[in-house]
Amino acid sequence: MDLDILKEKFFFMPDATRGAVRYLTTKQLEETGTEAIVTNTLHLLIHPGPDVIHQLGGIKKMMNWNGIVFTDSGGFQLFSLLHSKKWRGKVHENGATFKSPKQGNTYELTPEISIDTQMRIGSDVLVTLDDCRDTNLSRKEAEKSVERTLLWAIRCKEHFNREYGGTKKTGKLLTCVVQGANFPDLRSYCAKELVKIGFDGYNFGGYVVDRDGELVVDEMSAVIESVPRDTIRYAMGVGKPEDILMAAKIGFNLFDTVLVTRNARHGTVYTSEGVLRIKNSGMSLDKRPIDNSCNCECCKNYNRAYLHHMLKNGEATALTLLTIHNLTYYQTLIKGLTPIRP
RNA sequence: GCAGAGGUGGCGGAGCGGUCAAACGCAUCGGACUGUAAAUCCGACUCCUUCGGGAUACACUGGUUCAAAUCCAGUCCUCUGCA
Repeated sequence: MDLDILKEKFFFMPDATRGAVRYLTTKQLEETGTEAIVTNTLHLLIHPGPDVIHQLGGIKKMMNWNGIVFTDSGGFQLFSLLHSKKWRGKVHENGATFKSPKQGNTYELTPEISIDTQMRIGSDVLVTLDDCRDTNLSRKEAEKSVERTLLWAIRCKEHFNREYGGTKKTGKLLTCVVQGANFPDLRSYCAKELVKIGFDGYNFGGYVVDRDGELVVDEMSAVIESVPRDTIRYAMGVGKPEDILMAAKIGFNLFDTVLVTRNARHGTVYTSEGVLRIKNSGMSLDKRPIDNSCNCECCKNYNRAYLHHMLKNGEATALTLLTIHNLTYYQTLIKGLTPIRP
């Protein structure tokens, strides 16, 4: 598999957190023009677990997916689930210890375990475990998060090389995450230190929008200015269509966000004329397709009124069709971007 | 016909003298969602408002009381037993 295209082209990766893009079959996923997906290390570590995935031949075989698979390291989940106290556990110098809320068993996620898990999942592109924190972080806390992220990145890389023989032997790529909260100089410092260690890609981590929902352009620019151009530059969690356009302009080439699929499920769809809310009463007799200029299965066969009716009445088919549409919209948007690199 | 139970906002259903424009569901109408605990969550939902309030409201009509969705009487309806 030629993974180097990930350093050249623009990609939008839908999130298949637990090894499935919600409400889509793999065939439907392919038909949206999707070439790469992101799965999640922490979710898959707990269910079904790395050993089961390994015994089943890896996530690609399980999904019957021939495209590219990214594995997110689990750093973001440690932040969003543990810091917010939704799960019980804590982050420490060595990684994190936490309990799964369902069975209550204790899990460890260290940089090494994250890499091992990603390997067992059968990922193409791995991500180093990072210490993701809140956006409005004090300078001191942000510095700590950067130091820890750097330390973990080194451990991940060493483990990947020592245990598996690195990219040379596995053919897999290893990317890292740049932290530094709201401080562009810290972002820049973190990126430069990571470049010294050397990775195939530099991912923008943390929160990508501020409290007003505005893309953190300065921080993103600081990172791009500090990393080589012939690498993966993945803006994690970006974003709204306009945010992707902006991030691409800044220099990022890889994107993912849950907005595409979640908004579809919640009835917010993207069109060439702006956002449309399918649940709104105005849709009840609207015989037009969601987007006239879209060729997806949803737009070719069904009108807004029918989708409105299904969504209002809990028919899961609507969730599938709207997800197909939104994802197709994103993939079309991405394919329309022109490479800015010389 | 006799006996019993009851009539509350679009619907179901709390409340049983003041803190009730009325809990809680559902429906309806908006909005949010950015490395997914999310087919979720938040708000509005009698009318008017210069957002401080104001005016009508708990089948209907009277009455008791400083005060009634809540107590009393009558009227009209509904349901359940027995004939």
